[in-house]
Amino acid sequence: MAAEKTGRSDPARTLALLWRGKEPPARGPKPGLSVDRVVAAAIALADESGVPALSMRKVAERLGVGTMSLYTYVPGKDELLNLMLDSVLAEPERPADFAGTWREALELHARADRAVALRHPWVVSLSTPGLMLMGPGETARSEFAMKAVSGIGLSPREMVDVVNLVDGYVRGVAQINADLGTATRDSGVDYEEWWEQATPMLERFIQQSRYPTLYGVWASGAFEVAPDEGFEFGLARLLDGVERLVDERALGRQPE
Amino acid sequence: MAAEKTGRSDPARTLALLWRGKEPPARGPKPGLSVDRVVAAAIALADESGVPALSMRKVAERLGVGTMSLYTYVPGKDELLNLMLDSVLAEPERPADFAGTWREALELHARADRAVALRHPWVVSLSTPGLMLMGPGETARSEFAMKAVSGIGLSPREMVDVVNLVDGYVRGVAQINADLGTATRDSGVDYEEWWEQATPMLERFIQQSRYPTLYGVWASGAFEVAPDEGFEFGLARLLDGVERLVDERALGRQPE
DNA sequence: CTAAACTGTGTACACCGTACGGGATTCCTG
DNA sequence: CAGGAATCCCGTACGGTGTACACAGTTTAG
Repeated sequence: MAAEKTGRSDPARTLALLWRGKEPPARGPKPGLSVDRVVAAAIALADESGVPALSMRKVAERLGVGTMSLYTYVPGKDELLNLMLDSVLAEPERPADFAGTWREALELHARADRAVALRHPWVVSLSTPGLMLMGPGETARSEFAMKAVSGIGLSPREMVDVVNLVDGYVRGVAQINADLGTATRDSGVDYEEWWEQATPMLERFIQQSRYPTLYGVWASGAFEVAPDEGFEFGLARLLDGVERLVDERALGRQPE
Repeated sequence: MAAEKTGRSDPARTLALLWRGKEPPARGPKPGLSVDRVVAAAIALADESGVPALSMRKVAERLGVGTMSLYTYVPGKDELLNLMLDSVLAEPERPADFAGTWREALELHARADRAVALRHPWVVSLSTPGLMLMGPGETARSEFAMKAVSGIGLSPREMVDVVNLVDGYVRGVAQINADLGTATRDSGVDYEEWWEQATPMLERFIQQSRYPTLYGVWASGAFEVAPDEGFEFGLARLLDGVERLVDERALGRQPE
């Protein structure tokens, strides 16, 4: 399971932190660390052992520093998680002068997010940033996506909805995929071993008679493929649907 | 933020628990509780205060019982979270004799999951059940969805992918929506108050010059609507895309 | 030189999940 | 009916967590 909190109290403080909008202090000793170093250490730790194993003490230990020193740079664990999230969201490159069609741009956007989710499986278990936590990473994402769907006849409202459609899909399937990975990891049994142990139980409960369709699909082996392959398929269908809307708008008609 | 673990070690044990596949004990005192009562109490607690505030001690207290008594019915917190998830997934009714088109069936399926996510915002912060944790709720969901897309010319593999497309979308947007709600709640400030505090900061960092498209959409007010309205829009586009595939298959052609 | 601002951190507290062991209760067997 | 076995209930305890707080050390402004 996975569920932590995000978005602590003070919005202004969190935003300032996300944008590193704090001028260096005039007086006092030179800081031995930085927000970025703390965030980077936390990300590395999460990549290695997952978010549940991430603790302030471990981050501090990795940086060779007392636990409480972290609180000089970060107000608390929740804020740190936000910073980690926005940081990895900024990883993929989204060229400002992208020249392709709206569809190609949305594909790039979707694949960029997916790459992040594959590289850092823990991102899907964190809250989405959204408006409330708009850091540089999330803002760059949004700008690119909005530009992709602008100037093709959609209303601002429809632009937002289309982007949410793509973002939601990517996020959802990434979570579905990621859980399978983490589940096998922290249960200590690998996929094949689990399958061996579980099959008799599944056969017992999911009888052919009560769930005929599901059983048929299962028996066909369609569940056994790597779930990753379905991503491009779903994205293509989804963009087909958007394309229909765009075509209709181009002809000056309303959808439906 | 939100991230807990799911899927503890013993698969057979977890499956047996999900399906309540344990005959009542022959000897020993009458159980004062039941798995269902424990799960119900935990769900009520999560609905009220969110998953992060859910602890074994609180669940026990609500049931008027010692903390460790819970472990008679549930092996641990992870398993409890799994049980909670499968339990709420089973809430919406999915008629076995549904008579509509594949599209209507998928809409029902999607809206059922969405209703669960709105009623229990914490579900999106838990891992997806998937194959590894197929309880009665997840199985019923899958059976209905698979039946919806069966017999319309799709391969088993495509059926799985289409269902994953819908499930992924619903899950993704639900998470995007839910986080906004929980963020406002546990930050202690409501949406309007937050907006007031954050706007100057946002104006400062997200300048019109650096993010022109995003800024334009923002200035249009398209972000300020209830995010819920976008759900049906996205679902319609998505199903349009699936429809195109189905139509092409009905004509005996390959897509693309 | 003094004072203010800042960094670094050790200690302490409340809370968490749960291993362990023991007492109470009930049924099956003889 | 006796006794053992199975099962329940749960108090205690341990190692872990996030972080409030007090205080020491460092740097610079005035």
